[in-house]
Amino acid sequence: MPHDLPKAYEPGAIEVRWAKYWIKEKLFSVPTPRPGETRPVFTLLLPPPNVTGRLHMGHMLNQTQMDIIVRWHRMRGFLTLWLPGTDHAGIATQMMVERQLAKEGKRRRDLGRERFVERVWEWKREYGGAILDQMKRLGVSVDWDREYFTMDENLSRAVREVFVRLYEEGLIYRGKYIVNWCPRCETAISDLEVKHEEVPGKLYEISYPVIGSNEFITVATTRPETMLGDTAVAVNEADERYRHLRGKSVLLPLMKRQIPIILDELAKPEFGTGAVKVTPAHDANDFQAGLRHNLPQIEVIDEHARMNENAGAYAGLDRFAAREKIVEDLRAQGFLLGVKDYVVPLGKCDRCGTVVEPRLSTQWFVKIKPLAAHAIAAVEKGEITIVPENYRQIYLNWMNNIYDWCISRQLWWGHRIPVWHCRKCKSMVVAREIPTQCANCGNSELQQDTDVLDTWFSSGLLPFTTLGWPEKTRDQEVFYPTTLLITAYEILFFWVARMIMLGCHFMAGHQQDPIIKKAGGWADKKKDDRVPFRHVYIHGLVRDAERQKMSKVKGNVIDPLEIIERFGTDATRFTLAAMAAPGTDIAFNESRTEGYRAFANKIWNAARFMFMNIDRVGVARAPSPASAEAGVAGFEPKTLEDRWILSRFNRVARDVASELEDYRFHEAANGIYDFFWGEFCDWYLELIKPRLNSTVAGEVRVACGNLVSLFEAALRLLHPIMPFITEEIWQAIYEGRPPVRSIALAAYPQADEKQFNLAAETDMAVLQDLIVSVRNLRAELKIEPRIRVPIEIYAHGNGARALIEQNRGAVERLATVERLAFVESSLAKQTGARSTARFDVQVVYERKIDVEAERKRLNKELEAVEQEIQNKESQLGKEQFVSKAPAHVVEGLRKRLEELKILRDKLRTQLDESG
RNA sequence: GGGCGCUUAGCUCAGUUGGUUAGAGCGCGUGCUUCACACGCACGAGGUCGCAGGUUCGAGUCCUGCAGUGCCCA
Repeated sequence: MPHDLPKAYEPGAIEVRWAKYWIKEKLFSVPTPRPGETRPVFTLLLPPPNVTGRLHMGHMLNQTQMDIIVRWHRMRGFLTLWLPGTDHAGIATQMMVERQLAKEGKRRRDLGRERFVERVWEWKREYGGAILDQMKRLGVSVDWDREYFTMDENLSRAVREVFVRLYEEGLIYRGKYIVNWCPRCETAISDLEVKHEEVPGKLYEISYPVIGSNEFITVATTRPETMLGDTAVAVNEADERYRHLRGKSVLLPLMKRQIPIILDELAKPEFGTGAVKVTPAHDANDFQAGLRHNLPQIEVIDEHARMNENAGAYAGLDRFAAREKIVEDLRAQGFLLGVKDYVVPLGKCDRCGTVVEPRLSTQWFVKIKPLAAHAIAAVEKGEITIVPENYRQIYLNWMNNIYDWCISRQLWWGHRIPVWHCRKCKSMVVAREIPTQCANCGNSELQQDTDVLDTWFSSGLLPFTTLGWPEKTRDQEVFYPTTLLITAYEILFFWVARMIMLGCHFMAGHQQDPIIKKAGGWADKKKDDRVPFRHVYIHGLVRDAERQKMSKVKGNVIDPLEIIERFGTDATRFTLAAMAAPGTDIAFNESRTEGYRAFANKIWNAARFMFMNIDRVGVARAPSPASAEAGVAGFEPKTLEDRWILSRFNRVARDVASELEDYRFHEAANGIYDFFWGEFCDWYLELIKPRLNSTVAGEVRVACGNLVSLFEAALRLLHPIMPFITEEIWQAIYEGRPPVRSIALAAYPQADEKQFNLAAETDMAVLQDLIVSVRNLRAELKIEPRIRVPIEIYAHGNGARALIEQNRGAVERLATVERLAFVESSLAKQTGARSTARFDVQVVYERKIDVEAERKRLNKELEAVEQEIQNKESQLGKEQFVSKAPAHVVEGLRKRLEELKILRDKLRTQLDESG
């Protein structure tokens, strides 16, 4: 059974099985802890994917990193809560259902609001779980019992509560302003939802005749259609060219409307003619200028981006068609002075790509400065740590230049604004629950505001609303502030900044359970418990192998599920972890994943080797209560390789801990990889083979036991990065009777410094050096792999001699040596000997070494060594260096220099002798 | 226009606060069906760290300029 592992590693079946097991067993569910809980707590909120979403590489990276950190904390004994959920994604979801309706030949308005919203819920129930199902396949260790959806009743109630409170505090207002309007989505969108780009276009120069004179004023515009709504022409006060026209008016061409010439800073003398048209209803800057000069606001473009009844002869035309017609008419009437090629800045809707129309409309806004103040302070004072650090400055810059936030959307799907308008007196009732009458006039005919809230308004509340807010709950005491947020740079402003603002505001005065806070090590690091999270880690983008941003248009999207299908989740996770250096994007390269699948296969086969031996030997394997222990359980170091591997394991465990602490996923992954493959498999397993086959019963038992306990610990070390293969092998070790239900609940290996063994590590290095030297000589002499050859060794000093003597068997076996003999004088004179500072070695073989090639190699090496000696000597010769550099650096240099000199002398001798 | 980043082996990328000999994976060359693994084993080749200055006892790492390249904001 478990010990009959198939010969090749097949991730598919293993992964599906364990992913289901973890969910069925509710391994990651965290009930509300009772008072008296003393464990440290780790809380993480999953950035909620859109209900419309499908898993892409960005999610995969994001979730891999979160799962690594989460599993790592859980294994270290933290009470670990990872909260999953989805976002209702207003515009995206509405679009999805509208598209569905379109196939039936229907439109949203045909159904009416109520039936449409019901339709969206149906859609959500049917398809909205797709991405969560995909996450389940990934095996991410979230608490599925706490899954939320931003439109759930409790979260919706919290949204209303927040709106009402902010309104009551004067932080929400309603007003008519220029907003970014998407004519396709038929809604206002926030500044952040507009993507700016520059496209080739035209600059039109139009002459406006000055009334009561023969002069013209020429203005330039990229959007001539807006001229129909012009209500002034502005010139700069400092501009002498227009001094004589002050107080005069111009006649607006095509509309034959008289509009004033005003003095305003909007006009920059150095730009074009220095005069600009002013269209307060269709341009944000003009809007402000209009307010300064009390100009009328004439709207000429409607919500569908068509010219309206104020546009005279152009009414009913689409804005772009109107532009052509207007240019044509201006030309015909002699007002068009010129058309130039020009790079036009364009704002496009982030969601659908339609050119955004700045539009005057009544919207709801959050007064942001007061909220931003705390959010800035929280980061400045270090209450929230942003990693990598350069994002901290980006965040602060943005926060310091923030504008009020337009929160209303003209959609049907979302949290409806909790405001009711009285039909009679037109006053507003802002209320948590549906009001029965107007607070002003008592009339009962009330109509709820038709707008819904920006989706980010509700997701900005999640760190506390998912923990029961506005109720004061035990969950909040324990789990708030959440410990960490891991997310992509793209939503730093959309989401992270808003969570910080709203969290700081609504959780003011909150205090985390002091015992838990202290246990988590935060007590003396962070004072403020109102923040939504203590750390923010921003990861990079996943790009394609050519470093191009993935996009559907380019067709270079890599589907993580397809990669998983081919290489396994573990290998895919490992790839992302190993490439995720903080602050850099990932150019996803399939060949890397292929390599990490090979790594998994390597582990798999090492496990097969282990099982083969314990089954053959029949020793009791499972290191008794292994998993309760944080280190390697029951390991009895008897030999050099035992002491060495134990030391190495502990060092790697120590390194991994500090690397994960700093979100240096790539270093942790690479460290474990090198240990598992390069040290454990390549050397340790090879070195213990004779002991495993020993005829001495006790020796076999110890070797086997050591192998199992080390392997078991190494699996725990790797588990957060490769959860599936480690679970599979770990469970097999315990033959269905594991000490805990899953390796995910076992203890993470903690470094024990007492098991560091520098002597064993240096000795091992000498031995490895010797073995590699002999192999190298064999290769150069072209000795057939199976032929065992005698070697001669001259050891420098008794220590080196004793070391080699004691490990003679290992050298003979791993270097395919027939007989190892010591000689009493240096072999440096022998052509074809290899030398290090600790030993000389040569292979005794009748075939002659290729003298030419050997001399070439020696010369090259000698050159390098001499160069290095020269560098070191000049370095050490400087009094400045010796006095200023740290002692260990100087000492290290001296030691190295000595070795280099020995090596140089040997190389010279060899060259002399060979020539 | 403002800001940020990148340039290290053929390719894709590491290289935390400046410190001893710049690393990995893939690829490449040679040899090997060695009884865990050919998704493997052994050995090897390959880099004036974009260019030019500067600071320092010491620079891939810090500063300035230049060139190329990518992103964000207005």
